[in-house]
Order: sequence, then structure tokens, then C-alpha cells
Amino acid sequence: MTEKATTDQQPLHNVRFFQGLDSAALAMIAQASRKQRAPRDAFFFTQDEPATTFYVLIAGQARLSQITPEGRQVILGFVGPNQEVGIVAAIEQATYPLSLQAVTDCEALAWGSAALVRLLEQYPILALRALRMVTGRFVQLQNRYRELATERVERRIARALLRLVEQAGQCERVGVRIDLPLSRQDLAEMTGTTLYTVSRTLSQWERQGFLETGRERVLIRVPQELNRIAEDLPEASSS
Amino acid sequence: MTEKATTDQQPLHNVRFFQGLDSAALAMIAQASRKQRAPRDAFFFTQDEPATTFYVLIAGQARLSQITPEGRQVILGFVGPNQEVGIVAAIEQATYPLSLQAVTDCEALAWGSAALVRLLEQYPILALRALRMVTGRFVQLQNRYRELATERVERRIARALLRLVEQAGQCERVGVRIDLPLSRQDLAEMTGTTLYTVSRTLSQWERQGFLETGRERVLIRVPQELNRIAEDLPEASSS
DNA sequence: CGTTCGCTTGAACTAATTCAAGATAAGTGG
DNA sequence: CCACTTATCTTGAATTAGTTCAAGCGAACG
Repeated sequence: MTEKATTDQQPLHNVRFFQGLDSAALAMIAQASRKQRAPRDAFFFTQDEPATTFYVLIAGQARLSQITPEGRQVILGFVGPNQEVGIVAAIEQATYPLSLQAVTDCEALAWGSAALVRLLEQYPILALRALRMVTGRFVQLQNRYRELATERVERRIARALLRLVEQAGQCERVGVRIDLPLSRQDLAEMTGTTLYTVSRTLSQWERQGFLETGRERVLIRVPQELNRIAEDLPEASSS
Repeated sequence: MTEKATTDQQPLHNVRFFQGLDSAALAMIAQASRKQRAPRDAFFFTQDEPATTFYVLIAGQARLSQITPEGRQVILGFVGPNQEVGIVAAIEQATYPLSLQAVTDCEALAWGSAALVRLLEQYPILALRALRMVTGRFVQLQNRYRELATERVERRIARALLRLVEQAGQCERVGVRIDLPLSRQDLAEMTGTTLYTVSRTLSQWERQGFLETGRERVLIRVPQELNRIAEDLPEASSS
């Protein structure tokens, strides 16, 4: 399941968390990692288990989610190539506050808590980098919280799709495809609604020609229209 | 409006952020601060303005809130004595992601960005402490996000009240009073609902004898009942 | 080739919002 | 101290956005 990482291709220099470190440092850091693969649907870690590992995703997409006591799932977001996750492993006694599950086959570099803490001590800039990272995520989550508290479902779905375009958009001839398996249920769990409402909303948009959908597949033909819905702009007039 | 802080009473040793530092260090840190007062309703800082200052509240309670583009307010939480806020000032070029407004007369210690960064460098443990702090807040916010996405209004209001008891609960003869001016509108903005729904819900609870309310005032007589509603426990039987 | 899984759609329902009107309490100035 | 003003709170009635339930469709999969 795990193997020593190859250092000869420097996969870390695209990772924002490590940006600014020189090649020697990156090589050292990569050396301390182990490569880990996770097939689709496998969990990197699950909510409430001790936080022992920090990951940088190399390939694939993974889902950050929480399960409510009643068994309902809430999707907090996705992690893609060159994104890091699990900084909480730097904190002693911490447990993961959510689960990370591969939605496509994934490949990641992994560091244990001890190694991570050593890195933070050895390269003090990383501690500040980590702080900036978590703060950034915090701000994003705040905005989503506000969105959930104040916006209608339709707009929340539009926003979720636009975020997914940023995260995993793949340009096609006729628009942008969201390059990960995405069910109606997933979208519902991302926006705090039900799969029925998502289905109805997507159907409507499909009728209007904004997008095309299929089984776990969304292709956005006219992102501007989604943007208009998300931002409450006036409808484009033909004059 | 601001004056040099007095160091002779060491107000910092109760602040979790500085916990573990020796008295000499605390004195040094206090020396670098300035004392700042804010009368009720004054803003320490507002959303989107450059983050220049890190605060530790000494006295009073202040409200963290965001305003939506449409002008609706969302309350993210409260800050009380010995709690710190504005670590984002350590990040260059950052702006505050929300506003901090005094809800009672407040007194705080303040450090500018430069001083804060110097502290983080001088006492490396503080960087890790800051990381832990933000991570902790992040986890809390995640849970509230999940709550908002999955729970009914009644339960969200009960949870908000219980959190306020933790934050600003004052024991009275007949129960716990929430020791800050708290309108129905405030509670609505904390729970993503309307002031009407909050009013109806509190009225119902008052009829049931769980609490007493007044103008901007809530006294919780039977916290266990709120807890029952918040956690969906069975109703207490008299057997 | 049948079964599973994801998706759609209609119809009934309901939790919560919105609107409206009045009650209550707190400040303000004469 | 009282009248006046303002802000908060309450409650009913109408409305609605979104949920829930149910039934059926169609593509993928072993």
C-alpha cells in the first residue's frame, strides 16, 4: 500500500504549502515522506480518529466530509492535486474533525505527526505558512456559512458548481466539465439541501440550455449564466 | 482612546494564547501592547479593512459578524475576556474577514502587525499555538456549518443559547442569565433564521417554563431542557 | 439479463418566512 | 413627571420554498 517516494522528479515545488523553499530543502522534505495510494472510495482517514498523518495529494480528487450523529453526510469540500490536508496532525492529541475519502483513484505523499512537527521546527516559515493556509480555509468556510444562512438553494447550487469548476474544471469543446464523479446526492450534501431539489434545479437549467448532465456527470455550457444566478445579476438582454 | 498598558498586574497569564510562557516573557509581551477601549456598539475593526491589529479582550463582550452584499448580517460568534482575536493580522496583506463590534463597553490589549510577527518569531511556540487556535475555531465553525445544513431551527436556537451560556453565562438564583444584551434579531442572525421564528420559539419555551425573557435579556431556568432539545434526547419522564 | 444504482417528476405536505398590526418597554426632552 | 418618540417584542394569518413520499425510468454492472 505504501512505498518510498521518488525524489528525482520534485513533485513538491508546485505545492503552495512548500513554496519558497529551495530544491535541497524540498528534496529533504520529500525524502521524509512516503507515497500512499488510495483507490476510489477508500478513506485516507475518518472523522474522530487520531490525527497521525499530513497529506499532500499528488493525483486524484478526494472529498472532505462530516457525518452527523443521525447519519446525514455533509460535504465540506474537495482536495485535488498539489493541495495539502491534515495539518491538524501537527497538534498533539488531535483527532481529525472530518473524513477524507478518495472520489477517484488517488496518490498522495504522507508525513507522520513527528515528521511534520520536525518540518515545522526546521523551517519556521512553514508554521506561518500553515497558519495562513488554515486561516484561508477558515475564511472560505465562513463565507460558505454565511451563504448557507442567507441564500436560497438555487444560488447555493450555482455557487457549488462554480467552486467545483475551480477545483476540478476540465475544458471541453462545448463548455467546462466537472472532472470528478458527482451525484445529485453529493451536490445536495454540499449545499445543505436534498437530492430532489438538486435534480429539479439541474433539470431546469438543462431545459434552459445552461448545462448538460448525466449520471454523476455535469458539463457546464454557459458558466456566465450560473454566475448570474450566483451573484443575482440581471438577466442578459438581447438589445 | 489608547494608552500604555500597565504591566504590574499581568493580565496575560489567563490568556490561553500565551499560556506556558514565563512571567518575564509575558511582561515583555504586555510591554509591547497598547490598551484600547471601545464603548458599546463601537467597532474594533470592520470587514474588508486591512488587518493591522491583533487583540486580546480584557473586559467586555464583542460580536464577530459578517454583512452580506444584500445587507443581511450574520453573527459568527462572540469574544469575551481573555480571548484573542485577529490573528489574521500576522499575515501580510490580509484584510479582516469580518467585523468586531463591542456589545458591552470593552477593554482590550492590542498589538500591531509588526509587533505580532515579531512575537511569533521570538516565541516560536506561539506560531504553533496560533495554528492550534485557528484550527480549533475552524473545527467549531465546521460543526456549526453542519448544524445549519442539517438541523431544524428550534434545535439551532437551543444550541446557540447553550453556547452563549458557555461564553457569557452568569449564575443567578433561579438559573443562568446570558450576560450580554441579546435581541431576538441577534439570535436570528446567529442561527440563520428570522426574528419572528426566534420570538415564537422563545415564547413557547417560556410557556413551558424553561426560561424567562425580556427586552434583550434571556434567563435560562432549566438548561437541561434546552440540552434535551439540542441533542434530541427523550423527554424526561416523572417515574 | 436481471439487478442495482442514480436520476426524474408529480403530488401532498410542512417548517419556516413574510407581512401586518398591535403591545410593551426604554429613552428623551419639555 | 408626563407626553412623545423610538426600538424591541409578540402574535395571527397568508404564503412559499423546499421537503418528503411514491412511483417509474434508464443506464451501468456483474
